[in-house]
Amino acid sequence: MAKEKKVEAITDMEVDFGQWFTDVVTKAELIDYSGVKGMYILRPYGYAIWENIQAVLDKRFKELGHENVSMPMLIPESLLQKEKDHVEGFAPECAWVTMGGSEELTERLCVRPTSETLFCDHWSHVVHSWRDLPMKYNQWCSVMRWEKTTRPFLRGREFLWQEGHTLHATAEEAVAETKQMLEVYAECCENWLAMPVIRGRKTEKEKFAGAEDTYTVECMMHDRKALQSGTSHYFGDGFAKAYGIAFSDKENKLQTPHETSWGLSTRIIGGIIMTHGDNNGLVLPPRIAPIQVVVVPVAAHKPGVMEKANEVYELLKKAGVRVKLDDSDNSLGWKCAQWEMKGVPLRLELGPRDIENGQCVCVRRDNFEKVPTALKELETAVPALLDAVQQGLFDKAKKNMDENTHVAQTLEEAKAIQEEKGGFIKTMWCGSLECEQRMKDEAGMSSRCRPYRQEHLSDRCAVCGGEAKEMVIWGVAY
RNA sequence: CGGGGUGUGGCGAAGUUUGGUAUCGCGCUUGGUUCGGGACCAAGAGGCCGCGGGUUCGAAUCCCGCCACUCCGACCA
Repeated sequence: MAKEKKVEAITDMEVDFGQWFTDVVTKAELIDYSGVKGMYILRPYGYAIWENIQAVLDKRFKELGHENVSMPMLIPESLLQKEKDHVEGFAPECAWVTMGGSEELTERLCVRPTSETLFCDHWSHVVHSWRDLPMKYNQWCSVMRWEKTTRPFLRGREFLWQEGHTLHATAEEAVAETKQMLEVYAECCENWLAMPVIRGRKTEKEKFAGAEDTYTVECMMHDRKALQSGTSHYFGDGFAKAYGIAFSDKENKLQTPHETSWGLSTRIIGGIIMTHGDNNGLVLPPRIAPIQVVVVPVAAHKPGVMEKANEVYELLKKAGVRVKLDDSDNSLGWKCAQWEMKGVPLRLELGPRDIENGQCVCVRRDNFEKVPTALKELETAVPALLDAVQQGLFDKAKKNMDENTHVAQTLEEAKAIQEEKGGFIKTMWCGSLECEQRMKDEAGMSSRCRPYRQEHLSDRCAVCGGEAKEMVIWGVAY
């Protein structure tokens, strides 16, 4: 057929991965551009994905004893500057408010790039006794970082996230919190977003400004690049000291508490797209898909079809499935392409022939398998199919990550693998910044993490040949 | 921040070299026929030509400045 495609075509990811991504986010109606560079409009369908992720995390945070709060959006410059490493890390990308109405402010105000300083300042006022600890706070908000290169979801100047901040009496407790929250992110990625992760710690070079230790979950995208999908920091007592937070312990001795923070942003939606998407568009994991099932009536004008479609819709809705009935007058082909583009995990086709046979045809978005299903069994069959799609997506992503993770014994080998295949490269490392920098300069890869799951590949650092301390995973990152 | 590309109804483009008041396809609206993988007929609506200056009788078109998007690189808690 020489006819133009009616649902807007997207670029194949093999042709141009970046363009494919941009096509998907705009044409699946997740994002629209605004008038300001790097600031994006999250459209209803995109925001609904975020709301579903929020629901999962918010519930988990609260189960673990965290409380939601709301901090101001603006930070006085003097407050930001109290912790030296932190301000050095963030100052270059802060946006500043200098005017109030038509008058210049006496002190300029930073639009929060993150809120450690605000939480610390607040705690310095309200924490006095060991009885006040731990403080386990979280806030859902947006933050601003004046990035030079921007991309929808992956790097915006303003983005939505949650930032958890906690304060503990002891270092042990704070470290445990840091690790626990990383695990919450890992489980969210794996169980809800069908994204396999590598859990680990950042190197000294890659850790958060002002942190003593940064933990991360790293995912592999379809183009074999890495995406840091969630991060959790242990601050020690550095911030607490800088901001004058202290408490009296049980022996009435003045102590400095220990702090953590952890965050996950809408960037994860970019991760979902680049992990599961294909050349037909978006593919959403059923557990967070705003629409899990779309009912598409076939030959809807024929007697009984719409009635049956409505029945099925109501049935599934009652069964707790997020279902949509496409009662538009678009052609069947258009509808199929459209819902595939929008990544709906399961399409349920229902036509006169089906009704005659007491069945419908379920089509899986992950592998396009057509599954004839008896209408009587829908209530149980649909949730089972959704689970199968969820598992199918996870397995496919896991396979991609495993097949594209390689071992290198030398820098030359690492460089060759990176150039030929890309992906994650595991090597031994001596722990020096020099070797890490050389890997970056010569092989173009940054350290993604020092995984929890260590393997002993050899006794020698792949870069300098010196004594190896641990295994590092390297990769090209977003 | 450096290099390349782009900006014209909702989307995609033609028109810019040679200045004369905007064209096409899709989408949209209405009516009708269709409908098991991207339908068809007919009649309509819709445009500050990215923004701001300048040149000119006249600017989408020429000149200056700016902005945004996009790709590559640098940077990126």
